[in-house]
Amino acid sequence: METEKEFLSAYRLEDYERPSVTADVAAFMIRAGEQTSYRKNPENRLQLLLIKRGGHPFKGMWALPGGFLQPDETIEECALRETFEETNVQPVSIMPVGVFSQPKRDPRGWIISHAFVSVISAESVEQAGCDDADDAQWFDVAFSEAEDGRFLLTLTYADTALRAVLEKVSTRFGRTFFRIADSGGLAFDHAAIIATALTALRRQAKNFDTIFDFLPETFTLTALQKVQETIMNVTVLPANFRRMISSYVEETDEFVRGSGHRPAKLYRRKQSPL
Amino acid sequence: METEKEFLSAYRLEDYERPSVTADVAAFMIRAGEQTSYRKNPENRLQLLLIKRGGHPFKGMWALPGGFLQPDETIEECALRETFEETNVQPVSIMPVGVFSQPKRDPRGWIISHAFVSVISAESVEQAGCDDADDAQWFDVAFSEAEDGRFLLTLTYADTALRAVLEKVSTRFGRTFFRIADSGGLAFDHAAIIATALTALRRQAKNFDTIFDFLPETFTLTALQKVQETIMNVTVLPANFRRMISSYVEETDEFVRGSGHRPAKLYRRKQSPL
DNA sequence: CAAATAGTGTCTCTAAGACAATATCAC
DNA sequence: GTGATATTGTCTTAGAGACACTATTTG
Repeated sequence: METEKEFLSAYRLEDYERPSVTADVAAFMIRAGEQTSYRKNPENRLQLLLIKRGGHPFKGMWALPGGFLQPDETIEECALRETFEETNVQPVSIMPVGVFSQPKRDPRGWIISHAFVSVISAESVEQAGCDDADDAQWFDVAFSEAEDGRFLLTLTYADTALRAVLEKVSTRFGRTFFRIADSGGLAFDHAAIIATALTALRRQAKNFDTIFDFLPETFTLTALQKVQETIMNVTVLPANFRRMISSYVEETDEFVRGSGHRPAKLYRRKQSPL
Repeated sequence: METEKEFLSAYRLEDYERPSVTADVAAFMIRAGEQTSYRKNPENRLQLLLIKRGGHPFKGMWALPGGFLQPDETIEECALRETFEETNVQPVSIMPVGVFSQPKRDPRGWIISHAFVSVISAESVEQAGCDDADDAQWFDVAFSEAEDGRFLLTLTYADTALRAVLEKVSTRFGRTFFRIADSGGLAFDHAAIIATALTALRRQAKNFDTIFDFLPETFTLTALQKVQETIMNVTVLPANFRRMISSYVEETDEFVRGSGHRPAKLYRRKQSPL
């Protein structure tokens, strides 16, 4: 009778064919726009980090940052590592949004991708000072449903505009994924990954779970509301937002001053919401 | 200048180390218990399919059905294939519940597991007639929080009882995963996978998404309510359940007869809930 | 004071939970 | 009729959305 030890020493995983495994990260940030008047608050834009591919395949096209899983790390650690390598920022939180394993999705061969959303505050990106590489840029994000039921994903940076068209496929369990009708110049199946990531991000923003990660330690309730509105692409009445968020935040003694209007109290996230 | 075609023909994925990739499936079913009186409705039990391992490692221990990803399929197709191979039933729906990629989780080597929940109706299992293999059994499931905040997972079949103890680790995005304190005789990290799968299943059952898959085409509302109560481990007042479910179901003309009490109308799932 | 945002109070409506009451069958 | 489940109606209450109103600052 063979013992477990004997079995393991004779076992060869190499006898089976194996795929390469990657983590790809949709890193989002919210960038404050220009101040149009001395007393008006700035508009916000949701931005996504893309990398210009320097090598084949899809050379010169834009893609999500990502890389191969290493033997000594979990897939989450891989996603965090890749994000850090590209932005110099350690994200507060990442969320898995799906596994993309279509056999022919990568021309290099059998590669399955684990997609993650990560959320980064504009403040930390500025501090890290990694906002100027030619091959890594933050793109403005627009994502909405067209009249024909298809979804339009538009990513813009300076005079570069990527327009992808996607078809929503609803599966069971309230899950949705997207089929690419037009990749809009994005590499691989990354248009579908981005759409899936955005959908997941929006669903999470509903219960105020991710919105804090876009902001510094302390923030005004209006800034927090703007974050949620930017992500969800909706507007809420301030009175109602304040009531809904009240159990998740706590006051500080600080105020924002010099803004041309009534100063806003700064809040911080409450650790135990209930 | 190298063309993309030239690049691809020279590219060798084999130069990088690659993991083996598996899909493991937590297949759930609801089994009707014994009828204690001619007029009382039977109790339900939530059951989970486990396979007794015939070879090393963890020889003789119980594990989730699963297997290696093949080059011509997606990870979802792999999960469906594995479920079908073990039960002879094609599940209506599967849901991914997580990727388990701890480097040392499998003694055979670098193997990352993609966990899925699948939901099967007792009716289809009986029809498939695959309910009698010695090495594949449906275990009764109990999963609840102890006083010390840890979670107790108990799987019982005849005189076999597996008792695992888990610690809940709450991560961001409302996600939770479990650390194994005592595997209770389950192979690999499958105790944690089962706990994660159960948590995901319960969350889905809240919005009536998966509960239909446990039942045949037509069903009584009481049966549907029992399914939800069995999964969620709660009780609801019938009047309130009927109101909540009403937009998801539609009446048929059929009734259940011969039950010793007022006959119940049969319903079927409505395709477009709104 | 004007412009702009910060912040509060309250009305309505919906949906969930509790509970009471009635309906209908097999025996 | 009795025991059991099926089914309907209504009361209460919590929470979301709408809206009106007050407060505070800078130029």
